[in-house]
Amino acid sequence: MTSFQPRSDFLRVIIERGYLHQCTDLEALDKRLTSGVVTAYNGFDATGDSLHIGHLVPIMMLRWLQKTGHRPIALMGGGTTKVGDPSGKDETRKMLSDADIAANIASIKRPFAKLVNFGADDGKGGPTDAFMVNNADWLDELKYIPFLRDVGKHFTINRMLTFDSVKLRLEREQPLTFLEFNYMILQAYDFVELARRHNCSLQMGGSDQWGNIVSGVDLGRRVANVDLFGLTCPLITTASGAKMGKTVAGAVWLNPDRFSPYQYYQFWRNTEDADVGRFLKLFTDLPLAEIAKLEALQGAEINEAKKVLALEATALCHGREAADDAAETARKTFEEGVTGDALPTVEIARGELEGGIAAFALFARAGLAASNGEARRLIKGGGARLNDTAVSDEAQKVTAADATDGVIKLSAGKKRHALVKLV
RNA sequence: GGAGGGGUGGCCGAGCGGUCAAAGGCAACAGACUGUAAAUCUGUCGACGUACGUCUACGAAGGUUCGAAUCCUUCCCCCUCCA
Repeated sequence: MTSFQPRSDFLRVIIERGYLHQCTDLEALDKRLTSGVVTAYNGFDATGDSLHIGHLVPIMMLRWLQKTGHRPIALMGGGTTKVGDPSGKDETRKMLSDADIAANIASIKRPFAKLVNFGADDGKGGPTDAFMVNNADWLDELKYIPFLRDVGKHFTINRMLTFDSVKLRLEREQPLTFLEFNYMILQAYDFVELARRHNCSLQMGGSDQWGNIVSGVDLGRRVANVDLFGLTCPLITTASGAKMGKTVAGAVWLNPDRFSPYQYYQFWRNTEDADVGRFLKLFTDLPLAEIAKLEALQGAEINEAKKVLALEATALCHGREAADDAAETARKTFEEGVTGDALPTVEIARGELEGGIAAFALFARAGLAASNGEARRLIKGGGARLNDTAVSDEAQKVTAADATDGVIKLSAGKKRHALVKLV
């Protein structure tokens, strides 16, 4: 695959930027891409109300697809969500109602729409307008016996057992339910359905989806006599081998109400040195030549590259204005030691501060500690600061006199800051 | 349906009547060193109270006991083997 020289813009970009892991037929896909608009899709789970940065690579692939003149579809797994994924080992995940799923999809779409240009939902917009579809639209209607007869007959257990997802589970002697076993069939069917409805001919996804994607390609040839393509991206981990996207606050969400643009900016700003170049290629639109320059920076200078990464990645997801704002706040906070206004903020009534609030309680209120006890430990450990002065006594009273212009700055460690605003 | 083995803190995993808020590891947070990096070292890591302490927690509900994560009963769930 490395020796292959694509003629299509899409594949060239995908390969150069490190999104390509495997493809069912690179040369044929390349040909298809150079002979007209190709419709491609990526599936997303609709169990939550926000996607997180783990979904960002697939979204970026859809973005590039669109930028290079093709049409992206975001497939929301509303139908499969309703079945409930049985792999969680404790309680079976709660079943979501249609209303919940619809709300989730609407919420997910907001940041998504910043990255990919959506047209009308009915797919009747411009030729490369993206649109979202919900697989509940067809999975809900399926009738078991006809489905088995028309689709099920094309799957042999023999072959299904050879897929990694299945094989690994069996080898480890972990249970695999019949339901999970059917996921690949449903996903294969989704692909064929999209091919029929929207002339979709390419499915993309994470490398763990390879088996399911290939099944869809096969099924398309058998039941619809169409040539479909599959393409996967590698699982992105940090240079130290960790899965991406875990922080104090949990996952790095794409929705700003879950994870503010400033926090998002900070997440990227704190990227490990070794990841900067790779992430610039994957998570920004910057030209490769520019990235090469940034990547070449040595020592502390690499921080400049991280700032660019953070700014550009934030701009893609939250808009240029929010990104500039976040960058400015970060600059003030970390370089000038002044207070930036995009820091996380809590409001407290002036009257409440009259008698003073114990420092530990205030840290907990501001969200810098999960409990009073944690706040106390933070202070005891010397990690807490009030207006940039270390707090030595956990019970120290904080009053309105500590505010400058009605604002008190709290810090937990060097990187986490919050503002208390008097109202 | 029969026989056996399990369910412990965010995860993995020890404990098997008191000394258990529960070893050890991972993850996480803070400190030191740095560059808002990595690695390393140190500390912290259920809630509430300044603290001796109180409460909640070892699948669920009962019980035995001065005392239970540990014993008994019932129930739920998982695994292995047999039918």
